[in-house]
Amino acid sequence: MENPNLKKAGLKATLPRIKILQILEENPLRHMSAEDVYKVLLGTGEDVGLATVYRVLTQFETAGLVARHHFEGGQSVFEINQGEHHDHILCVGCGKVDEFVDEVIEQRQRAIAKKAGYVMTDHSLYIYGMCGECQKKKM
Amino acid sequence: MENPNLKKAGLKATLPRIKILQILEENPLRHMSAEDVYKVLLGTGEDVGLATVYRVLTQFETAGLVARHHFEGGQSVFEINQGEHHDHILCVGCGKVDEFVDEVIEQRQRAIAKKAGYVMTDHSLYIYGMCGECQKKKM
DNA sequence: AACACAAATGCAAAAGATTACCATTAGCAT
DNA sequence: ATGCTAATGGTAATCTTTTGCATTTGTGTT
Ligand SMILES: [Mn+2]
Ligand SMILES: [Mn+2]
Ligand SMILES: [Zn+2]
Ligand SMILES: [Zn+2]
Repeated sequence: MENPNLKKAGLKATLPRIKILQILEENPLRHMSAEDVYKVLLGTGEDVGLATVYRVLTQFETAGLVARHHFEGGQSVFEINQGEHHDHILCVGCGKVDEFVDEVIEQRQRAIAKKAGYVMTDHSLYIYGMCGECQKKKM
Repeated sequence: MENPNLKKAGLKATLPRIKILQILEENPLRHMSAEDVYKVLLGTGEDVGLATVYRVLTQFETAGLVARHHFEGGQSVFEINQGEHHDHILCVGCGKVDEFVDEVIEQRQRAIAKKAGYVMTDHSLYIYGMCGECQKKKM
C-alpha cells in the first residue's frame, strides 16, 4: 500500500507523497499541473498544502519518478515516468495531448548536437495543431 | 530612418517601437528577453517603460516581425524574424544558443501530425546540452 | 503650421506561478 | 514508546507578465 517507488527513490513515505504519486498514476489526465493535482487532493478531502504539492513534484522530478513539461501557457505540467521517452502533440483548440515516439527524429537530434560540438543532455519537442474534433467544430 | 517594417506591419511608428526594433536587429545577442531589451534601452538613456517593452514585443510577434521562444528558465525570449524558420540548441552550462535547420525533422513532424489527425500550426524543438567550451571547463 | 483624436505610453497596481520562511508535525530508527 | 530529522502547511515573498488609467504622441486634416 505504501508504494515501493518512494522507498526506491530514497524518499520518506509521507502521506502527501503517497497521495500525489497515486494521483499521478491513476488520473486519466496523465499530464497534470501542480494546480491540477492540488484540486484533486482538495476534492478527496486531503489536507495537503499547495506548497507541498510543488515541493513534492520537484522532488519526484529529481528522483526521476516524473517528467516535467513546459507546454505553452505558463505552468509546468507533470507526467508519471512509466514506459519510455516520448514527445507530444497538443491541440491548440481543446488542449488535448497526444504522445508519439519517432526514432528518426531522436536519431537526427543526436547527430545535430554532435555536429555542433554539444553533448546532448535533453531535448523537448512539441507539435501544436488542431485535432480532428476541433477541425470539425470550426466549420 | 523610421524603419519601413513598422509601416509594413501596420504599426504606428512610435519612438519605443523604432528603438526596440532597432535593438532586436542590431544586438549581437539575437535572442533577448523583455528584460534584456529593457536594460539596453535604459543603457542608452531612453525613457521607455518595461510595460511598453512587453506590449511592443507582443505586437511584433503578432505582426510576424519577431518570434517568441520559451527556453527553459521562465522568461520568453524574442528574436527578429529574418531568414527562415530554425530550431535551437542551448548550452545548459553557459546559456549559449545555437541554431539549426533540419529538413528531415521538419518533414517527419508534418507526417506525425497528419497521422494523428492534426493540422499542424506550429512546433517547438529545443536541444539541451553542454557546449564544447563548457565540456572543457568541467574537467 | 496649428488642430483633433484615437492610439500608444509610463507608472503603478494586479495577477499568476512558483519558491522561501519558519513554526509545527510526522516518519522512522532505536 | 522516545527522539531526532526531515517534511509539511500557511503565508509572505519573488519573478515575470498583464492591466488600468491619466497623460502624451503620432498622423491625417484643416
Ligand atoms: Mn506524455
Ligand atoms: Mn534563433
Ligand atoms: Zn482539439
Ligand atoms: Zn556552454
